[in-house]
Order: sequence, then C-alpha cells, then structure tokens
Amino acid sequence: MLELRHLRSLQAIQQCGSLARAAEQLHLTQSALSHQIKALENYYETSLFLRSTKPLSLTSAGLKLRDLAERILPEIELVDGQLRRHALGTSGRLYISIECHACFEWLIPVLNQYRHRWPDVDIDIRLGLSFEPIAALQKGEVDLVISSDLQTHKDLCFEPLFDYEAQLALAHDHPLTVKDYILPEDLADQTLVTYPVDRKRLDVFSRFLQPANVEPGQVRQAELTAIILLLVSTLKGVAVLPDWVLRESMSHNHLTTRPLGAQGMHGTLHAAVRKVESKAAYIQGFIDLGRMALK
Amino acid sequence: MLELRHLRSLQAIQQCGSLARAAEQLHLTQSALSHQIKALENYYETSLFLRSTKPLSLTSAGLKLRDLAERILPEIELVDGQLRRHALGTSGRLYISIECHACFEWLIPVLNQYRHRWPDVDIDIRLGLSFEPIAALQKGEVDLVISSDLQTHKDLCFEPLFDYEAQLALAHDHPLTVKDYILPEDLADQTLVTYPVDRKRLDVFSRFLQPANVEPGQVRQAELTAIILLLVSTLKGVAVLPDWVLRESMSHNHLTTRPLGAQGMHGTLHAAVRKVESKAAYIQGFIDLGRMALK
DNA sequence: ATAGATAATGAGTAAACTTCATTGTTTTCA
DNA sequence: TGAAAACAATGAAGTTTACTCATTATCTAT
Repeated sequence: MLELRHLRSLQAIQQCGSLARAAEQLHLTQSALSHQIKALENYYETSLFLRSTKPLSLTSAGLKLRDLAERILPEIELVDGQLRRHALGTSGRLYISIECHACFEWLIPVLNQYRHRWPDVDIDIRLGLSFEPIAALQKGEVDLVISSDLQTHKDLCFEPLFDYEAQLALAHDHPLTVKDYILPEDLADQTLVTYPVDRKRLDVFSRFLQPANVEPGQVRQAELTAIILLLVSTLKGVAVLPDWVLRESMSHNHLTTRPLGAQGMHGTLHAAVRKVESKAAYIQGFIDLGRMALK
Repeated sequence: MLELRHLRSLQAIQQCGSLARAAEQLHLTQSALSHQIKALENYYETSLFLRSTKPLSLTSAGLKLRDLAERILPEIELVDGQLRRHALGTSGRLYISIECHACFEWLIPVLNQYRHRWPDVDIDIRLGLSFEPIAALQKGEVDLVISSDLQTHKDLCFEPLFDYEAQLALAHDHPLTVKDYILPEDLADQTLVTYPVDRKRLDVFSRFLQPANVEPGQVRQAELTAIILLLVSTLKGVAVLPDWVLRESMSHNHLTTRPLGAQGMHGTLHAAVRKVESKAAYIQGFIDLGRMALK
C-alpha cells in the first residue's frame, strides 16, 4: 500500500539524483531505500526509475508519483507543523462561546491583546443563543465558554476569571434612586430592559425576581448594551447589568446604579474548558488575560 | 511520523462514528485502530478525539487532520488507480518520437485508432529534430521512437513494423522517366527536395549518394510532404520518399516513381522501446496497429 | 584495467503493527 | 436503578514489515 514514506523517498531521490545521497538526507541507509523502492515497484508491478541513466531518472509511472508527492507533501508539512506547535501549546483553536452579551465589553479588548500574543491560534466568538454552550463545549464545537454559573463536570473544568456585581441601572431622576438598595418588589411596576435570551439565563430572573416570585411591570429586549442603556434613560426603565459594563457607561447616559438586595448580587465569571486541553499554553494564556481584563 | 494509514483511519472513524465499525471497514481489529490512534496522539502529544461523546467527535487537532485527509486522499486514490492500471498495461504514457516527417502519413491514422482502443494512455508526438531520439528514449523523455535504422542496444529493443521501399518521385514528363531505375550519378545535375533534417538522417544521402560520392545539383528543403511533392512537380526536381507516401499521392500530382538502384532501396521501419516496458500491453497495442498501418 | 562510486541483494535484527484476551466505560433498555 | 450490550482502552504475545549490515554486482572514469 502506498504510504507517505514512499512519496518522501521518491522526492528525495529525484532531488538528489542518487539513492545514496537521498538515503543520507532521509537518515536511512542506501540499502533501506533500495528495498523500499523495490517494494513499491513490486506493488505496482512497474519500475519507477530508469536504472541505466547516470543521474537516476524517473519512468512515467515514477513521474506520476513524484508529481503527486510535490503536490501533496507541502500540504502535509503545513498541517504537520501546525499540529506540532499545537503540542507546544503555541498553536490551536480557540472558539469562544459567551452566554451574556455584556461580556463583549471586556472580551473584545482582551481578544485584541490575545491575538497579538498568540498569532497561531485561530479565534472565533460564537454567541451562545441558539445552542447550549456547555454541551457544545463537550462535543468539541467550541473550546471555551464564558459562564457565570459554576458547574461540576466530569470532562470540563471551570476556571474563575473575576468577580462582578450585577447592579440595577436607572436614570438619575428615577423614583427608585431614593433607595440605597433595591428589593424584588421594587421592580413589580417597572419596565425591565434585558438581552433577548431565555429568562433562566438572566440573573435578574433566576437569582432575584423568581425567588421572590415577582414579575416586572413590563419587559423590553435589546441586543446591544448601548441600546439597553439608551432605553433605560429614555423610557425611564431599569436594567440589570454587571458592574464592568456600568463603570464606564454611567456618566455618558445620565444613569446611576443601585445594588440588588442589601448585600448586592455578586457572581464570578468562569471560563469553562475541556479538562484535556485545560493546561494548554494557549488556553491558559487566554485565561490569564481574562483575569486581568478589569484591572 | 504521519503516514497515509493514519489519514485513512481518521477518515474512516469520522465516517463511521465509532472505532469498532471503522476497524471493520478498514479490515482491522478495533484494538489495532485504538493502538494506531493512540500512537498518533502520542506523536503529536494531543488528543484527536473527544472520547466522552457518543458518536466519537474530533478535537480541533483531529479536525485539521481529517480535513487534510479529505483533501489529499482522493488525489492519492486517483494516482494509485492510474498506476494499478499501468501495471495491467491499460494505462501509461506513450510519447512517440519520429525521425522522419513522412511517418505522419501513416502515424496519424494509426494514432486515431489507438486513441479509441487505449483511452487511458496519454499520447504525444515529439519531432526528433532538435534532439537525439534514441538518447531521449533511454533517458525516459520519450517512450517510443520510430526509426529506420536497427541498432542493438542494452536497454532498448527494436520491434520491426513494416518494410518499405524508398523511391524517387519525379514528374511525369521528367527526363529521368526514361530509365527503369535510377543510379546515383543520375542525380548529379538534379534538384533534390528533402525534409529539413541533417543529411545523415536522410537515406538518400547515407545509403545512396554518399556511398557513390555523388553530390546532387541542388538541394531544396521543405517541411511538409505535400509541399515537397508540389516542388517536385513545379520545379521539375526530384525527391526520395518512402513508398507508403507515394502510393496515394502520385496521381494527384502528375508524378511517377522510379526505384533507386537496380534492386531498389529497401528498409524496415522499427519501433524502438525500452526493454522494461516492451511487453506492456499498451506498447504492444501500438506496435500491432503500426504493423497493420499499410495493409 | 583498476579504482571509486553507486545500486542490488540476502540474511539477520529491530521495530512497528496486529491480534488476542481482558478490563474499563458508557449507553440503553427493562 | 441495575444489568446487559456496545464500545473503547490496555497489555502481552505474535506477526509482519522495515531497516541495517555485509557483500556482491554494476557502472564510470582516469
């Protein structure tokens, strides 16, 4: 059966013009090469070289194989090289799935840095809207999931990135600004602006309103953080957003913030990765940058 | 080291979704495949499959290799197939070199037949003007040489095709038509029209005029047989051409022919091929057709 | 003719690949 | 939930394959 070894040998012989020198180049003995070629000639029942010419030349069959080698070996080398670097951890695939849109705020700058430090890694961001990010991670469709809820999982590990506090954003002159902190009941007659995702993925609902069995007066959805903030100020609505988003945006929009509950609603953002890859340099490189994102 | 075997396995596993079925398809045991993949994973220090998913899915490294496989294996299969047919003798390369232009007259019809009978053979005709056809045959640049002089050669063999007689073509009303056969001295005051090749390649000179130490009155050259015949009739010149050319052309051009010498100048056309390939079906196929060319 | 270089060959050895037999997982279905 | 079924991993043994060594054959060139 034809193997790459044969193509590599053929190419070397053709380049060197003699078995002896080709063998040297391939770190083989001349004998080994001779046997190898003979085996190949037996396999195809055709001679591949014209033995009687001084600088060993190829028959038409040999030419066919050499042309094949010239077409294919460079491709092989390319992929082979990538995979070797993959082992060193300097090359790899990093498809990131984020569950919350707000993450763009810190993720984009982080990825810009990352790109320069890890040029051999191919990066992509996949919004975790239409599919289950954790399941996709398991299946190998994505390589890293940004998630706020820590799970224990056989094949995955969750690396903490940084803590955050989800706060209520509201207009300067909103009635609720009189309160030092917000209780679930306070939102019963408010217009809540959220990202357009399932309620169970939104901390406001899962950790704040639903436990108290409170339904907000109205719910509006918007894709982009900037739009959400805009709606909050123009509609006199409210939105729950992580502090890293609010830190910069408040002043621009005449907004202010209040904690949710007396203690505030705190959380930790995690990077979930597959255990087998968790120690890879290019993965840890991302996590390290992520941890410094807000500092 | 990466080998085609690995790519073939990878592709099979991916298609089948499980080692067990892939192993069957590859005529291997499940164990063998498992070991093979493990070896590959060790080599790259990376896992290629996500073992925890039901229909075994690939890691990004595995995907890279599978993509490589999908790109490369079809090409391999193609060439491999050609070479297998090559062994059967139904596929191969037939670059023909002819020394005399006159051969076109019978060669073109022969090749037209040949093409249909041997569709997998790639055919080419190379005029043996600027290079030595026999040397080119040895070097593997061409695969068959049509030659009139039989040589004995270590690596080559000369298969006789058919006998011919070289005759003098001359106009109906040419003075020499009074003679039953032509002697060298008869051409001393004649205009001889020849193909534009070296004198030693022309039978008129090498076998007729030079042995008698006779120089023709004038020599004109023309590429095409039709032009030569035209010149013979218009210039009242003479030309020496093989009988297969003259047989059809005489009447059209108001020409007639005379033998050279009392016995006529006879020769045999040969197909020279390399001994290693001489028994190949597609070579013999050509020779067989060549032998019937004039019948 | 005689080196000198190169390829072919045969036998022995080392390595690679496969299989066998078994254990460890995961999935599925009662 | 537990047990059977399907599948993958593993280790040791066996087999094949590929390689090396030593030698012979062939060709080239002075």
